[in-house]
Amino acid sequence: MNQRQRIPRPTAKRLSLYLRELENRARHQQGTISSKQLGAALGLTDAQVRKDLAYFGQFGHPGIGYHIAELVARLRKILGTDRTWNTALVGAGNLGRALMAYAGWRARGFDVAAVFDADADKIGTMLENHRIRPMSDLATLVDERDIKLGIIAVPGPTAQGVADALIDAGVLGILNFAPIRLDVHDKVSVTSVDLTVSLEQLAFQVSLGLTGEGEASADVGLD
Amino acid sequence: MNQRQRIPRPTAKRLSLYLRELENRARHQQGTISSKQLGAALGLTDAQVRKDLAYFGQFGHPGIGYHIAELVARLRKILGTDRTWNTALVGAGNLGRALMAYAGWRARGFDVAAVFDADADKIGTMLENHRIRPMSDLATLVDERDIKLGIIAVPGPTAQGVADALIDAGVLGILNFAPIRLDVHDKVSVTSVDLTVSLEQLAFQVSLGLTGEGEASADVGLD
DNA sequence: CGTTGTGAAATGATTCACAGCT
DNA sequence: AGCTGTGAATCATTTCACAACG
Repeated sequence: MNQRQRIPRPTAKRLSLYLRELENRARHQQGTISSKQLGAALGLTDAQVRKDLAYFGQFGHPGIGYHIAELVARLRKILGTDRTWNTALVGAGNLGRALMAYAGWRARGFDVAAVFDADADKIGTMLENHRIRPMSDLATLVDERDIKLGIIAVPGPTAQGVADALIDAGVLGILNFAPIRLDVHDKVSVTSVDLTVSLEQLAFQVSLGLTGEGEASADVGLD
Repeated sequence: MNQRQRIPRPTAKRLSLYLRELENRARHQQGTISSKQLGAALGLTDAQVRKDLAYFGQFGHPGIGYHIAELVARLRKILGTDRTWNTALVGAGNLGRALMAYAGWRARGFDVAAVFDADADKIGTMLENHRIRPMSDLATLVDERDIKLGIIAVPGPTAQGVADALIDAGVLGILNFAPIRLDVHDKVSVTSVDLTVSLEQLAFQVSLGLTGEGEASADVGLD
């Protein structure tokens, strides 16, 4: 089967996991991998891996498996990380600073192209190599620097306003760290990382003696 | 229906969202809420809300809805946040520091009771009100301070070792921020927050023009 | 023989729709 | 009338199992 088909949400999440595992193996120069091996590394069944990959075409080789370098390239293209995404970070507090320091950024196709904060005391000071800007500069910079994604690292009560401003400025997607559900029109994608939910999820599992893996993520999740 | 039944994973995630919304409304003194109102606030259907809550007993009132204060108390108990969970933070880098500064902690029933790092330069220095300890103190402190949860905020390559140490020391659950799948025996719960997955998820949605809400993370999930 | 891709079956989650309570 | 709790129906995802290929 080929192309335009609905991709199940769980499949979309696993694509990132496949890519990361494959990149690791590519570094240690392995040529091919079977769905069984890839699945085992990630705690998934071989059928699951094959079905996920098959949504995007047929690039396995019966009797052989998947060619790692080829699959990495395909997955990057599918995920959209074969190009660089310029992002705007809003919120230069503790979390914002931790995010700026995160090394994985550029390596994975993302670049923080501007940093904003509402706090007058922070405006003008530097965060890594960026001068912190006032929110009033948002629209101009999003335009000038071809910014496509916004990262919200502000307290809950101000997050919706920031989201509205980002969308007005023209971003296409938002990574939200504030513990609220963002209301956005459906041309814009939102992925949320909710620390509270993760913590309570863990407490719940432990209380329940529910043992075993929990899925979370920065699950990105929920909401 | 009552009690022991399997709780669907998505339901478990939504429990946290219900609790947060209800706590907000309790603050603004509302007495009762219907499944429709609660669902609308979170982007869910009324039936979904009712079904989720019904897994844990019948505490709604036909014709009236749910008594907010009562439901909050019930949810706290269900989630296990009606008590305080002592946690050990491992990793005092940027992320660890951001986590320490996170205000929601104590308010939601969690307390960082000790901080550890492998870096000799950091050991002995203070992070908020905690002296950073060497990993060799882990077992002793977990025992002494009744620590039940571990938070892993170290680079990927060292995370599995930290997880093993935490489990040896006796923690029951781990909140993992390292971008790897932790292998643990099934008496221990793991919830992962994976920034890479969240980012790529967003890029994927945007690329696809897939629009709409994404669920991420803290999805407890995926690990 | 090992391994893929994929229909068909099984399992899981959500939505519908309605009886019954207030 | 308004609203809950819940079986039944629908929809989504995973697992099975196997024909076809290298």
